[in-house]
Amino acid sequence: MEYTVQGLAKLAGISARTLRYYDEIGLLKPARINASGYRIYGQKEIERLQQILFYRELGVGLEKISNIVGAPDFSQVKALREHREQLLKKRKQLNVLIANVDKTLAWAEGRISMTDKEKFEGFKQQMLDDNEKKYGQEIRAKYGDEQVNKSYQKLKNMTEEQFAEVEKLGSSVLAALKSALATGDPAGELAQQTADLHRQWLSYYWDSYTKEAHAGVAQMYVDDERFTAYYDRIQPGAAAFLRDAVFIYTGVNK
Amino acid sequence: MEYTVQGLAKLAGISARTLRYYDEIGLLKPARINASGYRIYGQKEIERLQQILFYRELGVGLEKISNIVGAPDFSQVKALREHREQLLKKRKQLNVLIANVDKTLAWAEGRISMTDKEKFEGFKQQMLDDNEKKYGQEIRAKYGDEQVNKSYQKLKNMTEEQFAEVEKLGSSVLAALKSALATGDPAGELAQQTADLHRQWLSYYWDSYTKEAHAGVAQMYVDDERFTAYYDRIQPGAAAFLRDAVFIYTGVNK
DNA sequence: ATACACCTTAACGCTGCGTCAAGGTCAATG
DNA sequence: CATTGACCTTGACGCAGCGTTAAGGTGTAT
Repeated sequence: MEYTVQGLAKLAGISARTLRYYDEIGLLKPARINASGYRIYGQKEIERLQQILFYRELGVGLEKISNIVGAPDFSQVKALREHREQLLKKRKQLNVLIANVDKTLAWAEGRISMTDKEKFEGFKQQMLDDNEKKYGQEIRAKYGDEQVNKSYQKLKNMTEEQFAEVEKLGSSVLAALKSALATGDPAGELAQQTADLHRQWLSYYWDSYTKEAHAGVAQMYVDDERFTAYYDRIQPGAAAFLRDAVFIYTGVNK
Repeated sequence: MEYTVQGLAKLAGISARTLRYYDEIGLLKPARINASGYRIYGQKEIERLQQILFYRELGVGLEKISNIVGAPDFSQVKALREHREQLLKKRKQLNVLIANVDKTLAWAEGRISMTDKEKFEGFKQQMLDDNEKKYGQEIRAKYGDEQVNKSYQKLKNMTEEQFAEVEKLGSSVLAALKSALATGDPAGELAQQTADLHRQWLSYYWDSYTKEAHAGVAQMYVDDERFTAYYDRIQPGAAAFLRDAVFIYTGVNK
């Protein structure tokens, strides 16, 4: 198929002026000029224009594009794979921006707090990849992705009052655990009260509470040394004691 | 928190020059100027800048932004909801672009064919909404979404040779059906051969063949008047006959 | 007191087109 | 066959949104 300027322009969703400009700067020359001086574009030009638009969409300057697609060793397939990768990156960034809007909305309605830094998340390009690579992996691998990640987010978004209340609840869990430990009975009333406090505390972090998840976290307190260390400060074996109490409390036994 | 130009610039991921320019054109004035003439930005300015960047990301001109966020009845929450919607639209467009890359890759490797128009899908903004609204609904509602839609896609992407072969298979189905109809026996050999040809024909459209899906389509030939009309051209009751034959062929009976 | 990282205003330059202006081409129409 | 209307051409100016350079003041740590 052959196209005049406006034909190709309409096809590609750009202006005729843009095509003339691309001709002028040598980025995209028509296949030929007809007897009346009209620009006529053919199949090759269509493919080249597609490449140009992909690069443009990704924010590459026209001169750089010219160098890239004009290079003698330019590979369309290779370029397309590159485009794919870059577009996926862009989509990721868009998702961050959307999350930002949601968060800002929640903040504007007073439901959560928000740092200045968070208010600009998603606007800056790049850099996030590195963070993702550096930290993302180990942290998520250990914690089990989704749930823990979400908890952390929710924690970051609390208002100060909420945060204070959580802190209070957290320390009362520790206090109750201390008393319960003295009895030595994870099924006893004190231990069960501790488990209940622990449930309340967790509910601040989670959207939905389930017995299974609660028991899962209790088990993690024993499996993950960071948590174990935290609870065992009170007394060695405290983490295991809390886990036993929660298992009994929830009725879940793994 | 208070920020100098560079402080805010780093926070927001923009340049100090940009902030000075925004001051110059009255888009974002600092909260105050200190004794040495430094620009100092406060909390309000941060929120305003966030709004500005959202609009900018969506391609709105600076002057228009100025009018919007400077309007006396400007509502942050309302704006955020708008942003959300626009960003979702943008993400949709990005998805189209990514699909385009994938398709172009398949095309470049000779696996499918591709029209010129398809090569520019996703570059043009807008308009797709209307198409979606106008056609999408009725068509999908009737046909059962996914499967039919996918089939259509696959059909569009075939090379010419493939297409020719499919056409040939399709007409041989009709021919076989005609002969089979003469026997009047959907369980007979001719009818079963027809069902087998029909299976082969379907396999060109589907990624994975299952007896159930095959039988489902056969039933649709009776239920949907467009298909019924198509087959009944041969002879009234042809669609029902084909369905019966396919039911026997697949061993599925609904 | 000097070095260094900030800040200021002022000015010019660049990209990627949009937007006239002034004119030729082409097919259908009265 | 002349006119109309939708195309095409080159040429030129204009504009947004900054980047960049220049020439200089500020703040504080050594």
